[in-house]
Amino acid sequence: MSDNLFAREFFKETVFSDRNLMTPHYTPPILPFREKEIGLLSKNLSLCLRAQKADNFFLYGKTGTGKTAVTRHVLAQLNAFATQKGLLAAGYYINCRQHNSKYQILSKLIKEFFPAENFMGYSASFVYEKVLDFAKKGNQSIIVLDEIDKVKDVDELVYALTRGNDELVNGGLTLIGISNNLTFKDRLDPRTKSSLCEQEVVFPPYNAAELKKILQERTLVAFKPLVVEESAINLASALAAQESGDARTAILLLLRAGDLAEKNNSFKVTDQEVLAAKVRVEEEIILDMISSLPRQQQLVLLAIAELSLQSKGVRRLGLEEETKVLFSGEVYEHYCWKAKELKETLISSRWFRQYISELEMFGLIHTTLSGKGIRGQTRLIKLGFDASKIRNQIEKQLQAA
DNA sequence: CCTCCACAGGAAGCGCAGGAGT
DNA sequence: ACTCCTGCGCTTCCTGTGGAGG
Repeated sequence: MSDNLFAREFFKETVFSDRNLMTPHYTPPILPFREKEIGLLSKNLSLCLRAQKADNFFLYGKTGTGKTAVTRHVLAQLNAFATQKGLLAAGYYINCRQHNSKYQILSKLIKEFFPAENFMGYSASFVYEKVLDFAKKGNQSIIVLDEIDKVKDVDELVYALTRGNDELVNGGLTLIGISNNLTFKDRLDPRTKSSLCEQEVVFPPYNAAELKKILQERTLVAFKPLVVEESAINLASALAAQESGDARTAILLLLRAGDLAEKNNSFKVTDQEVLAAKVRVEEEIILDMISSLPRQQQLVLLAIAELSLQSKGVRRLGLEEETKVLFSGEVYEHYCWKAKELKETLISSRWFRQYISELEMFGLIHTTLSGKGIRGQTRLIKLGFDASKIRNQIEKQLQAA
């Protein structure tokens, strides 16, 4: 065998028949337990195929409940059918995380509408007119705005698009907004709300039985036969169901479990791999979260981690294993000292408290108000995760900057 | 009982960066 | 290119809370 760098990896035995099918980019052809939602959407959108404007839809539900998958699926079917029959209807998918303003979304649209032309640097009103021009030719366009809560000027965007509709004699624009933020709707202007939410679909979380079915079907196509044990699927779906009912994390759990099985050369995915994968996935999320924190907040967390480690040194003599409880004031002092040492600017104690409560919201620390006992009214702070891991991660971050 | 301590967390305001309007 | 506006991170100031101590 050659000793090319990739030879070993290339010929290595794998547990997957197609690993790509376990990644979030993949939209499965069949979406179990979403027949009702698919039916609602397709029934409504079929109006577009008969050259009529359909109702605007607003879809919401937590991440990994199939909102995006369902919409993409319906859109793909509609586009295929329209092309085949030569109908002037098409769906366009836009992720608003990448295109997060009215102008950006409209320019993205005209690039899709007129792929041959180049529209660099045109004014907002020109772009808007161009969108209407396309509709005036009789086109029925379905515009999917995924993560619509990320758009800065949603009210203006929705207003522009729906009002444009009123001016059109033929052709039309149908909006489908997708959001996982449940409070988003309340932030909208009442007029925007009524025009965007002509129909609403709520995507409920999956329960354990549903997740199990989803995982079973996915492993059938993505894994080699007999690799994944039945009980491993049960465990993964139970874990994901109690966590969030999120299909994405359930699938990610199995993907990582598969990776681990390969790494350990066991080529079997059992409960053990799934449990190990859960720890790893959680760790990934936490370390990721830490690295996205602002610098000063990282310092605050570092101070907590260092203090917890110090106290552990003392307590190692005793039998106590759990992390020590820290006082808010004590942590602030250590933070100031640490920040001075690193020649960082200091934040006020008020903002420090703000950071503390944010860290708690992220689940990185736990705090309780000291009702009884020590120092009157203060917050008792406890680290949520392994102190040395957190410390290492932050120190790596600080050095990188 | 009152006062002090050590903090929690709300309200207002300040400086700044970046986008919109002209 | 210019000012104007707005949102954001943060400070300053303030009121509230509950145990400790005189």
